[in-house]
Amino acid sequence: MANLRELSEKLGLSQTTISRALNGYPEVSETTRKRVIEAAREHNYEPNSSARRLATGKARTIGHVVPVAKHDMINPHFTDFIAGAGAIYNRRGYDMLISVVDADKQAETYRALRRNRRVDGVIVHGPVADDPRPAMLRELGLPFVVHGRTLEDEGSYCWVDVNNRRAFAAATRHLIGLGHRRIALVNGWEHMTFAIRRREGYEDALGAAGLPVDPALMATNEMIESSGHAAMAAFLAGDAPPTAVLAASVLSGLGVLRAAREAGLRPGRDLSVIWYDDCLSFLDPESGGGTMTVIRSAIREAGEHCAAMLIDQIEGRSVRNHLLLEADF
Amino acid sequence: MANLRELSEKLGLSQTTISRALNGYPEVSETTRKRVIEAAREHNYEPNSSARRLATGKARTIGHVVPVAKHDMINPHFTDFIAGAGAIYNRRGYDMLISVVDADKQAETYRALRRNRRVDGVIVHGPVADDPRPAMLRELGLPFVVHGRTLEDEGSYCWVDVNNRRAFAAATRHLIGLGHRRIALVNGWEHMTFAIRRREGYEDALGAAGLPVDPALMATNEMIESSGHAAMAAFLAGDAPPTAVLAASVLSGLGVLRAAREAGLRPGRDLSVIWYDDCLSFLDPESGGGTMTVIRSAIREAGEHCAAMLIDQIEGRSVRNHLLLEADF
DNA sequence: AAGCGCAGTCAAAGCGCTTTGGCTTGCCCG
DNA sequence: CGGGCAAGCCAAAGCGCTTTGACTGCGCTT
Repeated sequence: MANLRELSEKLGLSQTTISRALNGYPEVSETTRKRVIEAAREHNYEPNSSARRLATGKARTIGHVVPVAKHDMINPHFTDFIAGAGAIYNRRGYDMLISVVDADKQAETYRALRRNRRVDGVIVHGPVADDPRPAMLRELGLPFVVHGRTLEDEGSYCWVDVNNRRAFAAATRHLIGLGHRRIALVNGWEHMTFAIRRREGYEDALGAAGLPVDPALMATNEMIESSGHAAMAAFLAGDAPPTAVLAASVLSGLGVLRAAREAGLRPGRDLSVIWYDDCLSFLDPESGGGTMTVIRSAIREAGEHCAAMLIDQIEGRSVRNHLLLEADF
Repeated sequence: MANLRELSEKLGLSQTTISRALNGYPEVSETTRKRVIEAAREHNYEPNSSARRLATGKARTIGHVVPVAKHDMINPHFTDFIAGAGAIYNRRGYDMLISVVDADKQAETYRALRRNRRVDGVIVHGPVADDPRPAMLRELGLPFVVHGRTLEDEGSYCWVDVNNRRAFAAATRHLIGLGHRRIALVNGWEHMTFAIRRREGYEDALGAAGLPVDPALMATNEMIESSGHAAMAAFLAGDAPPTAVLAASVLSGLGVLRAAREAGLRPGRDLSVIWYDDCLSFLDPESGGGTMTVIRSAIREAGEHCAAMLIDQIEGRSVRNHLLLEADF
């Protein structure tokens, strides 16, 4: 609870020396350093973070701007991502600042974070097709890492993404290999780039096998249980229902299963289901009854990578500037 | 991007006047104020937050310490809570600082937050039976609001909780009213106070109806799908399986349904299920197939209340110091 | 013996804001 | 016409840290 001045008086040393001793500068003798560290602990001293920030000009804080539409949800994957990123911040002495804002106030929020220097950098969540944020942040001079990536321009900034296209192509090929010819895709919103890439992968594989891409077998919606249910119900009401389904998340996958069961289908026998599981830690792959295949990707790890890359960048020792993770299949 | 000094030079006014004009103090004339505000916008001026914090001694930041065991999860409800709290912070000009820490480092984290004055107050998540945190925080002099409450001592600090006991008693009574005599409880971990209170409610209702409390019909575990599944599977393997189940969350409820179906039971006919739904926004009550009753409580609202109460307390205009929300049934 | 470099320390100048305590005006009232 | 009182503005003193630049001994070289 003491401050630097009090501690310096108590020790009969200048504030300079104490500051240097505590921050590991080489100009202080080891005996003095020991003495200082000891006294600091004893008097419960810890530098006031605002004062330090002001003096150094570094915020030692990373911002996460989380857009939320009025009664909309925050993506449940967010929790896992945060857990991963948070662990890294902790280890490297950074704080995590989260701004939950209306989707249309995002730009203003970034600008404000920059103007009042509250953060040293930001993580960009949920990139969409024509995302203005990378350009904007570059212009603001605010370091950032994108979780995912935009469609164009991906060489020009830092990102961490999963190879969604390849994962969905592989899953589709797998289903084709099992003899399926009518394979449905229950996708997330297709303004999100990850969803676009998943669809591309799906279409790639269909095309390569000479199968048609049938819009009647493709749904795009929020990745929640009820969307999966609605999509599957619609497929089943059509005149040529699918024999296999590729779902973009565990949650929509669960909805698909529910609709299938309601229609009297036995998943695993009458219907093949593959879903993409971001390792939602509260749902395990058995949730569907163990009847379906799963693509897995560790979102927590993605959070760790994003955090580490951003800090490296901020501290000026960046090595790689993007990372493409492969999903397990 | 300008700072106060530059702006004052540009305007030919003292820094004092500008600061006062911008912060709404009455000592400046309205014409000057207008001029200042205009110039501030024009030059993109926003006070440096570290400098302001240092000068005022207020952090304008609320901390959330989120414990995570090694490969453990963050409770999915957390996302919704954060969304609610975040909205309030935003509106009232506060920042949200999240520390993801090992469960056993919590105390140290609170102390550090206090020592270096990074936050004005904290939200305490997931109180357990003999929770040391309220006493500790009081001792540290760090304002706090508990989401939930401890078992003892609840008059002595601020909290926001749901009336879990009453909700579970009501649900149990409802099942008894339907003629059920063997009612199982699939609870969360019973070192958490919310789980303890739920069990109490369940036991209250059984007792009032003269029914025995049978340990063979009670499970306690993490509230995830697989736990619900395991619990139900165990019940069904016993010699007198339940005819009704009360599940502490949507997720465990889903697991219960899966196990029931695997055993050939038809939920809604052979088995009644009620689950407690914290309005997880990515799972709607239909998820189980619409065959079960639901208790609902809006966790996002709880987040809003916690945030608002904490800020009121920090700013010294507290009115109520706790809030017991009722769940919808 | 003078000069030099080096290790160890310090005083003081910021960092950019808020806030205290004056200091001018101009106006009203006795 | 002078004293009092707001209204409006300002200079300067912090807030608690980091960092620059300078200073002191001391042991070594030349």
